[in-house]
Amino acid sequence: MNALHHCISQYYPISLPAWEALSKALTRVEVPKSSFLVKEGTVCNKLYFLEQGCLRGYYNLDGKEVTYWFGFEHNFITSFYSFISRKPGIENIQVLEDSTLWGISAEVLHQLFDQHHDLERLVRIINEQYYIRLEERLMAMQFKTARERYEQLLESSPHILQRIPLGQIASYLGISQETLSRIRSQV
Amino acid sequence: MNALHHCISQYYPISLPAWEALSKALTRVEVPKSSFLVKEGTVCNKLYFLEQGCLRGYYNLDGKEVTYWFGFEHNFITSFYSFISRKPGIENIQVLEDSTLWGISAEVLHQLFDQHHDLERLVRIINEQYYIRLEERLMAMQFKTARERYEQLLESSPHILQRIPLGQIASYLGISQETLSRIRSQV
DNA sequence: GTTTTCTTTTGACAATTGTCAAAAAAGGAA
DNA sequence: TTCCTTTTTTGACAATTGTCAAAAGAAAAC
Repeated sequence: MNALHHCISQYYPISLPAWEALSKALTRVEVPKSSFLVKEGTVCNKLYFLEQGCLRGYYNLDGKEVTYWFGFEHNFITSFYSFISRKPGIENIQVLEDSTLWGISAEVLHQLFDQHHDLERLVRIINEQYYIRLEERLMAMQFKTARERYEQLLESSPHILQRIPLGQIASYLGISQETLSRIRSQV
Repeated sequence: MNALHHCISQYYPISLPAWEALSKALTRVEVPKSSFLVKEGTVCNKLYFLEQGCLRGYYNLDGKEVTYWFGFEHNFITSFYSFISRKPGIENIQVLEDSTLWGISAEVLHQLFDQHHDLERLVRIINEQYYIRLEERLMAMQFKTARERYEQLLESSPHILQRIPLGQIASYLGISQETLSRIRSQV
């Protein structure tokens, strides 16, 4: 739980009462490798903080698994579309390494928002930071070659390459596994 | 201003005092075609609501203008990275048609957040909706062909094609103008 | 240690998309 | 209208990336 508190304070330092209310509302979740935190076609009702481990979000398109994010230690995790819209999503969240998370339901979170303005501010700020990251990823996808995207990933997240199979990384970069393999051998 | 109120209420109905405070804080901005609302290298200090007109966000990469969003009536407009981080951005916001906007500075908005919790909630919710849109766009960019992205754009925003030069649309879709021209001639 | 399974690499070829250059078309200004 | 500028289309060719199939390598199970 300390990791969460530390992570939060880097975004926005909430008041003690807000932190106490939040920490009471959190549930510890442990999930084994290869299991699923969220399955497509269901409503994802929870927001998670990943304390330890590694996950990925993917969906099925034309019979292929399409990975569009990875989550590592100290990331916030949810099936965003589903969590926000309260509708079933197409996303699967799969556990890539045995993981420990802290979860809170949408209902409880919204109750806390009513009681603690600063908690809602925190979430607003976190959302904004995640938006900026997404924006950067979109730009890379829109205007950089496969090789450039790979090199950018190497720089920003070298740890991904040690922990994730190549096929999933290729999918995340929007290229085929074969192309990524060839790019790697030419660097 | 009515358009803004109506737009807001579709996201989250704020209280009357919050609306009054917000509407007092807004400045009307009129900008002529071809002018710039934001220039790269500067801090974008304002969040805008576009009442009438049309804008685009782009940046320069290797001597080329790279368009990554268009704004139309009833969209919220800002150079997001710069507005959030308070740092100079690389983005230019250019006016494509004579436009009318309502603007508010980051400072004033944050003051209003302190005074009106529901205003901050509104912005949180709007951010979340814009996040979802961005997510959809990233997915399209990552896993669809140029033709599919074009057809998707045709469906979701046919008005873009009437109002925006082809070269800018091609850039937005992440393809060359020649390719888009060829795709169009084959549909 | 051996087998089985999963992951990565390689080859051959096809499809997609980009680049450069020029022509055609459309839109505005005088 | 006529001229000028901007936008769009077309052609030829090159570069990038994808697909399919098979081989090689690594990891996990027995």
